[in-house]
Amino acid sequence: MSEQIQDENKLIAQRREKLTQIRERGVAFPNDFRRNVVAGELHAEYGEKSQEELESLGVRVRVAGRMMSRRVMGKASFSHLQDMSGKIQLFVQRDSLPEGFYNEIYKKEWDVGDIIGAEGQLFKTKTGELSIRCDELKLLTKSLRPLPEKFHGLTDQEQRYRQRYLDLIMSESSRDTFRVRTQMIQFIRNYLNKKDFMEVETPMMQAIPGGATARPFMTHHNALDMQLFLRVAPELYLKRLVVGGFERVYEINRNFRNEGLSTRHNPEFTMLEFYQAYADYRDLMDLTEEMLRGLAQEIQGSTTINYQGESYDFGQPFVRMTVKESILHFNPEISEAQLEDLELARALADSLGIPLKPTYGLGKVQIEIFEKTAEHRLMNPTFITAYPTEVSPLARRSDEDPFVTDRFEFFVGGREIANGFSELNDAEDQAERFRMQVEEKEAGDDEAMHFDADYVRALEHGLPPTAGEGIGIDRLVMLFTDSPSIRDVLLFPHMRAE
RNA sequence: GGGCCGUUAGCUCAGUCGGUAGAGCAGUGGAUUUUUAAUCCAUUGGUCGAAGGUUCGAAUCCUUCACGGCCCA
Repeated sequence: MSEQIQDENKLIAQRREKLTQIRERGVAFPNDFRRNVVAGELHAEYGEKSQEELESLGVRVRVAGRMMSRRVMGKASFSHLQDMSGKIQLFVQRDSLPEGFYNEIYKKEWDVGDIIGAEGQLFKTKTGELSIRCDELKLLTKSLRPLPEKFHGLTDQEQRYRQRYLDLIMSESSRDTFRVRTQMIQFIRNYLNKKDFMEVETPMMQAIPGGATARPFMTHHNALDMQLFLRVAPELYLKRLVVGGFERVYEINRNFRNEGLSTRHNPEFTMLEFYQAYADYRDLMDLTEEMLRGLAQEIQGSTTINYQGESYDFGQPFVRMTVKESILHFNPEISEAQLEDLELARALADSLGIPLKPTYGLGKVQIEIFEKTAEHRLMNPTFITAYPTEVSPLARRSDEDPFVTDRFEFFVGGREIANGFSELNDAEDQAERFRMQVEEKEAGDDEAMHFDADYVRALEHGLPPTAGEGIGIDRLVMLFTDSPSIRDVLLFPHMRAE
């Protein structure tokens, strides 16, 4: 990439001049300072100690981090140093430092935002704040750009997303969001590992994009001169592994869908998919319920999740009802008969203002009605089951009613969080459903699936009875961090070019 | 894709009816040895998102565009 003409201003020019002076005196970017403790450990270990206790202990510490503030009181100053664990106050006195250092270096050459190392003795100020009385200070990295205003921080959403590093420097709550994200994923990994699931990695570049109905990103492999797609789901590969005998597998990784952006959609997003042989969709509902309840307890210390002014109870047994039941439940004016006849259902959809394509069968029309009239009302954790076969090309048909599949989706706060089902392991049925998808693709539905002959061949070797599920990690993190936009839980959300 | 809102100093924001561009923080100079949004005095800093238009005169009114936010599809 060519060097961009950066925005320069007087503040940056001043700092560059300071850096020039620092360079002239020696190593400007030293990497020989080693801290022996971080701020959070100091507060944990000494935060409750009195000044007298600290004085008698005589604790010397070495810390390093970013100087977030500086209050010069004359011959003494206070600074806050921020590291990965928190902040610690530095008490900087002219007479505790080498001749000239305080006036010429600390006050003149250093700026808020610089990365520094500090050594000194722990004490408490008269207001009771744990601090370090510094007798050694070292500039480790000169910062050339000023930080946002200290009180309001960075509030401009665009800048927070585009320059996440600034957001992270300035916002404890943003740092927390991403720490929680990591903890959640950690919890999920531990949970699945304990149940003998094996974490695997399957291709992100696929010759045939499968496992979901979504528009893929396309790319090209030069050496092989072949078209490749970024995966929209890992599903078909994970089930190949179950055929191979890895009877419990999972993957937490990125999927890519070439669709619009919104507060709930980013072109790349993180999905947990897991597959368990000799289990059905009911087992996975039980597992999901247990896992999410445990996750809430672990992350929030409570099974109640507060999200955007609403609260959702993960402690009670999750509601379970079928697609049809949920439509009827939320819409007393709709009769069951209207949902069971294609013409009546179409008329109902029309009256609801739902645009329908002529190719839609009854199942697809039902789902459109469900999405319009019921989905957004599913506030507390709810499993919706019995999805029509027409919209579930990879799911096993119900033994009682082949019109629907042994499938569920999971909703909280009116949003879909997870999708799971007993897997279709009848190779001939799968081949037939792929053929249907291909017909839809040829009829113009560019989200319809391709025919994956190798996947059918794998099924012909025998996929044990299996259930599988996908959980949208980003949406789950939004819920647990009270974040209104998916961009708030992605470190680097997709943005248009500046 | 549609609707609404936003874009002014490094950051957070004012800017009245169209009449010379403002504050706080940060910066710079000074005072200050326990402050914590430190305080006090002085002071630098602007292509008002971009381009066009209306007007004697545009940050302000109009048009188009860019980027962002929210809502809808």
